[in-house]
Amino acid sequence: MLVPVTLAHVAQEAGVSPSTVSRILNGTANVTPEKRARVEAVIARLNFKPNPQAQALANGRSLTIGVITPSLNSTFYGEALAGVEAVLNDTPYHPLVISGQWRPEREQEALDVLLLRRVDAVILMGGILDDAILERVAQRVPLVALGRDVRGLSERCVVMDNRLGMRAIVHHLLHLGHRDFAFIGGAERQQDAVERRESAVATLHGAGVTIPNALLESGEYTEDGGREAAGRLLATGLPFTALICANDQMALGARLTLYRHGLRVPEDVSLTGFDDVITSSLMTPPLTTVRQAIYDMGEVAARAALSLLRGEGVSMQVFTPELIVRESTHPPAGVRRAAAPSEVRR
Amino acid sequence: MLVPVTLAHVAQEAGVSPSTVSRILNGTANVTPEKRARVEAVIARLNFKPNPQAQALANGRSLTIGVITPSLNSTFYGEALAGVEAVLNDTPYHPLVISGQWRPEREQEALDVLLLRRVDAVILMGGILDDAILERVAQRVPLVALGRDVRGLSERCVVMDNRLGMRAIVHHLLHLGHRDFAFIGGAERQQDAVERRESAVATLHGAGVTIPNALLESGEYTEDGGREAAGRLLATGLPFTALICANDQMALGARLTLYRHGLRVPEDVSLTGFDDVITSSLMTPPLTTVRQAIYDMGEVAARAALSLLRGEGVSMQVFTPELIVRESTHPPAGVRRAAAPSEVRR
DNA sequence: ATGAAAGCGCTAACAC
DNA sequence: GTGTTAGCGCTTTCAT
Repeated sequence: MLVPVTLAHVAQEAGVSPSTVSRILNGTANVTPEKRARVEAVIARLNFKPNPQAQALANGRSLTIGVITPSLNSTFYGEALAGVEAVLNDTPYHPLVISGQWRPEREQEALDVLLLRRVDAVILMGGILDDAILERVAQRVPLVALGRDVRGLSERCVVMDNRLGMRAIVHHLLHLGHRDFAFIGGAERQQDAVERRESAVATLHGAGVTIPNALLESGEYTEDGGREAAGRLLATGLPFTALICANDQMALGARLTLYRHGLRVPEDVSLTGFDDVITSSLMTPPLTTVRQAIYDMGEVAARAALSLLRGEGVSMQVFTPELIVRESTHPPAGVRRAAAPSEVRR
Repeated sequence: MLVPVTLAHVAQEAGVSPSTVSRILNGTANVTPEKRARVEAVIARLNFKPNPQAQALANGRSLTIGVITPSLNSTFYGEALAGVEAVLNDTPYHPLVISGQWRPEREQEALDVLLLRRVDAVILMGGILDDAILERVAQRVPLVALGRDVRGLSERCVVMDNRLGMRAIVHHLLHLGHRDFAFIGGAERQQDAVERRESAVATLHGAGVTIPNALLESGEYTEDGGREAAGRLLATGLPFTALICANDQMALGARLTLYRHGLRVPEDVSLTGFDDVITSSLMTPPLTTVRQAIYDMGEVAARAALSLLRGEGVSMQVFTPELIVRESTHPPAGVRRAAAPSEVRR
């Protein structure tokens, strides 16, 4: 394998023309069984593998699927990536992953690189690039989005119902008897952050509860974002017995701030997250949250990309969130807990 | 950009031959300033970008660096990946990431794919592939390893001094007054797991302390691994005031088990980790651990790969671990804490 | 200094 | 069915 064996070698060795070998490789045409056997024997003996770059140049497909993830070191998107990889593993395709860092320029660059490298399809996770741009890209290359709904491309989007999930959380807390809420949302340039906040506020409103503006905080979808936002909430001096965070990472950060202020979870404050990343079940106490089947969403996105590639259609996938009740939520002090309907405990 | 513009277009438009354009692109030879200017203008106007696949086919370099990571959804290796990506960002190279899942066959496959795709260099993170295999691969393509020391390839390995780090942890605990230890190590097929365990045992031994065999547990380097191992430790009924874990993820899992058993950290049990992943500073209580500058290691690995690519040499990089004392460690009950020398608190 | 021409390894349209 | 012949888009001798 020091001098890589080429298709031409195989052809010569088997006494056939290069095209025949190519045909056998691609199943492009019928070949006499005996010739096929002969060629396949040589391929096996020489351990020949076609050069993907040459194939790409010749037939325009690179066997590569571009993936844009907001961040390579994110538990959440890491799971999705793993799902994508698992699906592509059974195919000749490989993912080419680039991170966008939640910055439009970086995302644009990532997209440019992927197109330049002639990826056969693109999977976009999250991100904040304009819908209009994406729509344009989608005309050049099969595109599927994960975790965001692109206007005009809805049937290519793998999303979860954020509103439904947040509603479940809020109902759970209301059921426990909470009336004094605080909320930490994500940066509102991201669609899901908006949806989660709106849903929380609306659901509470429906129950006759209003969150004071000062207790409606937001920040980056990160541990630090949550930590800092929680600090600002406590600084207001306003009372609350339940703190709703727009994702688990923020909840993790907020939990540290509560700890620093000597507030116990759940005795003093009930805390909730969103996503159910792996660490959430390991927090002390384990976090009540809403599960996004993010690994599965990655798988679905990859399958959708493959379908588009084959020219088949795909249909929108909306994942239903699942409320996961753990120990970070309790009735507020002085309230006896009433069993909530249809909740899952793990 | 619908019909991609090629080098030939540029040549024609500028009234020169393709070779001239190529030369300008690669700085391969001298070209009259005026011609160069003319061509560059056309390149800019047409927004021409050379097709990487064609370049790869023609000159044998793919501008791609293969990265094998044990897992795409790992906080630890995710950080390293981010470091690699950050460095490559300023170069024409791009990472092609494949995960090995801690399984030799998968790693081997990943390696095969990368070589087939003609990556210009390979960065191997962790992994359990035989040193012999890697040595062979290293003859075909520039290879650098991260987080493991490959026999015969030491100068291409970016590692941290595991023994030193573990020694710091143990000394810290000894200093606090602990005498009754338990230990949870990683799977010993991994080098660093062996080093960390040996160092812990040896350092304790040096202080006249022995861990009973039953309190010397091990498991996968994961949250679940730590959770389960801690369960087995507690099941022995043997007393211990300090629990040393071979990495942060295990410590996180162990922490949950302690919580479940009603044991407080650090009042009842002091707990330590290794790596200082992001979540460790957010645990309740924040975890005492040893910092691996894993992001930096990723950067260094990427730079080393680039150096090898240019035919320059590289030299071994050993990172020095840094003890990070947080709130998960305390003197054991009844012992007054003595200030430990040279420790960092954050 | 620059153009012509021959590949890089493969695929595909075209003959036979 | 199968071989011949052009490319795919770029690089790189080899001339001039």
